[in-house]
Amino acid sequence: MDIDLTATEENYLKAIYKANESSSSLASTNTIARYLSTSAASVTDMMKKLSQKNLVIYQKYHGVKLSQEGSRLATALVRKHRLWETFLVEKLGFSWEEVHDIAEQLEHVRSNELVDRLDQFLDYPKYDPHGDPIPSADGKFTLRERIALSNLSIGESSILVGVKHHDKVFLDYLNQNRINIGVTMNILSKSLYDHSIRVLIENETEILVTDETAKNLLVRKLSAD
Amino acid sequence: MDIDLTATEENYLKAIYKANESSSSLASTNTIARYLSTSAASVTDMMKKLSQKNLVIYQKYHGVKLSQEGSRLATALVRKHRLWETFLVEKLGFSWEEVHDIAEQLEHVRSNELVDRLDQFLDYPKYDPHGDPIPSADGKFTLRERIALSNLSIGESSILVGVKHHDKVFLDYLNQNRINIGVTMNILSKSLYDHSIRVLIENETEILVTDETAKNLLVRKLSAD
DNA sequence: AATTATTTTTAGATAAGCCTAAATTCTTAT
DNA sequence: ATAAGAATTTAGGCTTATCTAAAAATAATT
Ligand SMILES: [Mn+2]
Ligand SMILES: [Mn+2]
Ligand SMILES: [Mn+2]
Ligand SMILES: [Mn+2]
Repeated sequence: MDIDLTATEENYLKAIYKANESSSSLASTNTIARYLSTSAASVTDMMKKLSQKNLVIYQKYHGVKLSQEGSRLATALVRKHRLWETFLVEKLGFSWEEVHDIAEQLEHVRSNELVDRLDQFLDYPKYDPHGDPIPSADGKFTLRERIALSNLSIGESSILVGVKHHDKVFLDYLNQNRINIGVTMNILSKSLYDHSIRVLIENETEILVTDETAKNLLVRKLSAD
Repeated sequence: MDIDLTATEENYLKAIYKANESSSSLASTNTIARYLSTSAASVTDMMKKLSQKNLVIYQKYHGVKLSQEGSRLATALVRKHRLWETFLVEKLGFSWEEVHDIAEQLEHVRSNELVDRLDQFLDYPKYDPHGDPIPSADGKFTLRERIALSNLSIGESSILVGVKHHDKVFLDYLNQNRINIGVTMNILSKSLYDHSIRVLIENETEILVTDETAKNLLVRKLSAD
């Protein structure tokens, strides 16, 4: 049932997965190259190979998308990545900005038994430390509504359920301001000039975030009561 | 301080480590090739490379041993392997015959922080599920006396503290007979004809083991009381 | 519609890790 | 001491995953 892919092939599948996820049109060679920090020529080579294996549907010069089988494998990889990130934070006490690089390695360890036992050990988590959904063993996501903090109006309350980017600089900034998944965020005011927002965190500390930052914070609105 | 080696280079270091451990003389090309299921020619290639990096001391046609730095890296690898095996058994509920292959992959994940946190999470175990000593962060082993069951006399009691081989067939055989690390083993009688031994396990079940099997079971003698 | 710019593919190389077969060196037996 | 045998190294190739530079195709501009 399961084909054995190299870690490199898996990384390409994941790159295409991410690209397909965030744009609906076919993933371009350059997009994939940028994501993997490799050359366009290398991407073309790999697309031929993955196409040969029926893991992607590749149209020369026009882009690529995952086949059903490719999608299944990419989802399994995302599952492993997010389970390992959860393990690193929940069990080993890592902070959310430290786990991505380690999970990038752990996700390529081959053993279905291992993934399933890890899932059980973590008590079948639905979301990873960054708030991203963890696919179940049969590839199903538990989705939840997430809107950008920038879309809230003054006076509205919300809970942080996700972040758009996972880079260390951004997450460190959030740490410094005691912002992490689960905190409540109340919109106090918005600047008409630069759209920056004054936010009350956990009904305690007040901070000022730029419009750009607010776009990268994904929240669930709380019904006023 | 830490050089970045490929998984392949690490595996060669470990092979040399094992060979050096079990023979005192230099490791031969063929021994390493057999251990890694590769060709002698490939071993020679790699010895040149590792020698260049000062990780091994290699004498053409005469054999190879680890340098001090090579030894340090090999020990770190053994540490990772055995910590992961312990994790798989203690935390994920794997059986001791299932963990080796997975640990072979996990041991190559690069992150010192990860290893140290794993060690802490497991509460600094001294021995892995096969009874082998786990080196500490500074490379020290906690050794303990281990003699083969075949060397005991009739009437002597002992506790199983290790096994000489880790292959699935052998471990499965032990499982079937409820033999695992920590069980008590009493010598009931020995055959003069084929040296097979009647053993009482956990003061409960009685089994007959061949001389060959008894040589592969490492025990600690219990002082009679 | 034609030209220019951008993107993508192809061509040709390189490095790691592996192989088989041939040459070399070491070991053992006569 | 020499020849036969075994072990090891070298030579030459192969595959995967890279790269740069050149060629081809598509997209954008005038
Ligand atoms: Mn991640
Ligand atoms: Mn994540
Ligand atoms: Mn092992
Ligand atoms: Mn072990």
